[in-house]
Amino acid sequence: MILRVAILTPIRKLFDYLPPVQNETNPEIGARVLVPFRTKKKIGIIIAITDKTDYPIEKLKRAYTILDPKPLFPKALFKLIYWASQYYQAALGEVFEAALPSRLRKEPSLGLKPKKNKPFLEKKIPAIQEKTVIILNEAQQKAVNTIKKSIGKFETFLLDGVTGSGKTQVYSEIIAHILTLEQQALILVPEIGLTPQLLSRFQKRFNVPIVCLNSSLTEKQRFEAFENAKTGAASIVIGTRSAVFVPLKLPGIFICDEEHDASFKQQEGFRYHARDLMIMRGSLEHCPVILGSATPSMETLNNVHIGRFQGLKLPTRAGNAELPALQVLDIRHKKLKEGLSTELIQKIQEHVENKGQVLLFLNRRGFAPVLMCFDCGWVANCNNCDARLTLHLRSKRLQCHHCEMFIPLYEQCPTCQSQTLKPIGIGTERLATVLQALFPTCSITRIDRDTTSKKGAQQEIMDQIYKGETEILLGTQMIAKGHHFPNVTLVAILDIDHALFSLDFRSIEKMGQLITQVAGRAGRAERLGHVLLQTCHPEHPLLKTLLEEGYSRFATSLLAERRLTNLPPYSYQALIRAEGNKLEYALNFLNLIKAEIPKLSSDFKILGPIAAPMERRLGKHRAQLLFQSKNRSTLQKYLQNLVHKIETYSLSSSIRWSLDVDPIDMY
DNA sequence: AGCACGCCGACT
DNA sequence: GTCGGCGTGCTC
Repeated sequence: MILRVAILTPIRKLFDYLPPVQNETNPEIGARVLVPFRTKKKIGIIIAITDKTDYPIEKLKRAYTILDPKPLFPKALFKLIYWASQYYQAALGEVFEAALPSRLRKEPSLGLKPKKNKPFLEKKIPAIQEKTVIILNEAQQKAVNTIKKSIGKFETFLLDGVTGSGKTQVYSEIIAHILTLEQQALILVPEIGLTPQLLSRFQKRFNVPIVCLNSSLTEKQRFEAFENAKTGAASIVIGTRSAVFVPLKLPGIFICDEEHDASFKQQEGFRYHARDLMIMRGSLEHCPVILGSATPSMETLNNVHIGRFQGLKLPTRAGNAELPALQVLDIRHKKLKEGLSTELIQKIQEHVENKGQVLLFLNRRGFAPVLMCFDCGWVANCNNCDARLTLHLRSKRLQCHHCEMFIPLYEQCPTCQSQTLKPIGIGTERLATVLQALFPTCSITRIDRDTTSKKGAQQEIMDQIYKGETEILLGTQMIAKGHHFPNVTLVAILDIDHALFSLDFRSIEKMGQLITQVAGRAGRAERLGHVLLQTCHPEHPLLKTLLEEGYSRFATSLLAERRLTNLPPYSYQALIRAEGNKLEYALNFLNLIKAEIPKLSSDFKILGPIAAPMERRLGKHRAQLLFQSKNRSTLQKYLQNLVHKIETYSLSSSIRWSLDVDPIDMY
């Protein structure tokens, strides 16, 4: 008997082992096994049990122990993991690693092992108890009815509802139905900040066990959540990206909330898109999938247009709330006071006086993005990256936002010793200082990575806002994501112009989503909201469409542009990145690939290689090569061939490379 | 990805 | 004479 094992490592190979000697646990496909791997002990998953091997039999090593009596993942999920490794050209072991809670990725410590595996929660899906009844509007009811008809079979829905339209109520209604069938619901959310909100809404309505999987959990809690989902003890599972792999005993519905959000895409290591995997999972598990968003991605909108997904619209806000009016503040020829126009300052004053909350959006943290010497022109740069150092005044540091590097703030210019170091540009830290000076009696709250990094800090700040203790709040995109701020009556958006002219074709899509999402934070209760957007380009056609006709028309124009230029979603892309000690090495490697591997068809395009937009990062020189095809399977075949060639001919001496299928960031 | 092996520069 | 730099290649 020979065990074929996927080791939890990014090596794209399977390794064969002899079964353990003391056969107390029968090996099963899908169970973990502890094996000797070079000099270390490693955990792997049994992929096959055979009697032959391509490896010299006498050199086979013997596995130490079978760690699980039964497969860890249900069959459909096992299939999903396998599919993901094929689609993303990732090592199977690496995909398993992403799917397992950290406790199951490590060798079990011998002391703790012999605990009786008592159920963490009652091992039965509890009967639903609805504590409150919700009255739906017509559009919500229609959406619910349509989705209900698909229960028990695979179909993907786009729940396209304007901000504040009550998408959660639709989810809730569907989940109520799923619970009566004694099935489970899995909900993906973009980030941790949103789980408490959703959790409390579900807890208010349902008296069933709910588990949350987010990064603030301890190892043990994660493991317990995993087990409770797997045994069916938990009826509702809410989680971030990696929760797409949580095993479920009886899945009934899959929901991806804020499906356009880029945080569903893993950006390093095994680069997968949780939303896309969730759709595949729905198909494998024969369940409907709901994608919810007020600002759907171009990919999803296109899938609705071609009939692959069914679109459901919630065109109005729930309750009496009205959508806010968007207004442009043309700041050409205007004197700005630290980035704020006189009109904006006046508006803030008005809203504060009328006891409304004001929210300012500025997508740049720190005090200033540049520190420059006015005498000699010296600028603070990162030693490892082609990037400026951002000034953080409170911590008295210069910090690189692309690597971990930071240095203490200089007292004087390091080249000419002059005292004239000046911060250039405005980040959230500076904006907070400016606002405090302008409105000395107001309480001002800043929300960005720097003010929320401590555990529980984010929740604390949010509570403060809900209680109305804050009059002016400002922050980065963290404030754009799904939060409900009922007292906000004025939203101001600062400094988005750079997105209008970015080389990355996706940045305008992101800009539209961000503006719409931020604007949606205004006037969500009975008070009408106002949204002001400071720009130097009020005539930009796409910006105009967005502001005057809304996201949906904006998306239509953007899709038309993408179609003309053959960009996604009208083509499929993959990006290979290479990094080495010199740019030349990385470019050579990519040129070799380009020359070695035949193009498969005429619609297949290879663009590059070129230096990465940020050529140097973390001390390495980076280059990239882009593949684009109208046909997904053409691209797939090409990539398979490519990875195979790189691996077998070791084209990659002294080069680190990675492949990103369906990339969304081209950095 | 690790990690050992191996072949060339500055130290006791 | 050795310690250690990181380039190269293997892991059943």
